[in-house]
Amino acid sequence: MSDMPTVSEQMRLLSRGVSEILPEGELEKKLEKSLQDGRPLRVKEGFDASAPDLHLGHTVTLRKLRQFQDLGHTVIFLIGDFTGMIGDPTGKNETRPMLTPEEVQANAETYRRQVFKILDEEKTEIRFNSEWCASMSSADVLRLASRYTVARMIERDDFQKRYRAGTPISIQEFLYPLFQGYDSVALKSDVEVGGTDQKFNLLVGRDLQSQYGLRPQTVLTMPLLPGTDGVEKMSKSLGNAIGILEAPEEIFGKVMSIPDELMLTWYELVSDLDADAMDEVRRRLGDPGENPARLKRDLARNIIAQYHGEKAAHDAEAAFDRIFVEKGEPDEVEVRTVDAAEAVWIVKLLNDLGLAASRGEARRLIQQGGVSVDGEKVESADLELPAPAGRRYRLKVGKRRFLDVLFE
RNA sequence: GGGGAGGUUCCCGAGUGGUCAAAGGGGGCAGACUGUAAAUCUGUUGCCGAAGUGCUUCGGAGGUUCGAAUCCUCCCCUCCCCA
Repeated sequence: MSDMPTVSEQMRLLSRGVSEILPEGELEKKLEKSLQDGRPLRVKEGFDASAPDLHLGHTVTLRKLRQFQDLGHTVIFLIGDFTGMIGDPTGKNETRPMLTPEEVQANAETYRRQVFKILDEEKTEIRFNSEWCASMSSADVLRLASRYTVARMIERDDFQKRYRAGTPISIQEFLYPLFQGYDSVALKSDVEVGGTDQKFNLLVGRDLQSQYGLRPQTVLTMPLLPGTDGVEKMSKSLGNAIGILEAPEEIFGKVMSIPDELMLTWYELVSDLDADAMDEVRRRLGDPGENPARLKRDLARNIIAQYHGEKAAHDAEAAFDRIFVEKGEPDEVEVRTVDAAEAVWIVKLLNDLGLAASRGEARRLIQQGGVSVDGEKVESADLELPAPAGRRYRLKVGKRRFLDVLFE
């Protein structure tokens, strides 16, 4: 590991953007030791097997892991397939349903296909915690459970909130942090990275490691990325997430839809700008003569370029302009075929094509002026479209849902 | 085990016999505006070819009543206090 940068260089990079390093100063010592012994640190992060689509929220910690790798350390990408069967209560304020083994497997595969957009495959171990959890006996579980007290468990912020609010907390949820902590024992991790909402769980890992006679891991937490709503933490189930594999045009639009106040935070957490470029962004954000939309466009392009390339980023922006600024139409519109007939009733058609959840909704959309056929606004819900074989229409619902229907 | 409070539409939350498909807020959707799918404003938000003395929805199953989210019985679930 002679090519490893010096400890202070490493620290400078690693501490950038972090929320907390616990305990303070410990990471530096570990880096020193690692450099001396020529042994890379084992840096772990656990991932929820129940929501396997990587979104921008995940990239915040993943980029940090990537930095560790770039410095020569080893990353353990841990998939909580066993703990996924318990369901992490963190931030959920409710008990989650258990996943079936099949679901867990499928989800794990989905992860594999995505993480290496960010992580270096060479320096990554992918592990599943069922490796050690599934074979634990009841006695093992009891032993584990005896290591932690209820009082300490309900110190955890969200348990406390739920407890106060009178929402249920199941015993199995208490088990979750213990199992997750045990992962650190099994993996002998030196460092664990996670979002600030994971702080408690990460610290449990630390405690358990020392109870099992290991050197406790250093905990490094990253700020949580707010979702597109600007309020809640980004999460797929809240519908405020941007998946990294989503279509570039989707990403562009979703980024444009974040509240303006969120821009700086997003720039900091998910753009790949260096320190100088960030200073420039801050300056422009504070400049009253600067149109915020421009900065948001830059951000959107930056994000897309990271996962889909520069060209996709520019194309996505062009598509956005065509549809929203010029109120035009996209290049490509999905075509759906429908059985030809003498005529089709517009309301039924919208409903059948899934553009409206019910005929009532279709009527509403029409009444509100949200539906057009071949560029012409539909004025009446009684409209009957001639539908001979070969006839084709372009439907538009709302600002951005386009669909071509072809009768045959 | 004893006592108390509750379970309402996507979410929160009002509603204690008809005027309830159910207030209000949030969210969603649509429209206007905009160098943003920001902000703001307006509308809309169970289903049915819109129409009706229509159908389904207030934890579940029964019952009372001309009529039930509202009353009764049993069951399931949650929270609080006591043990």
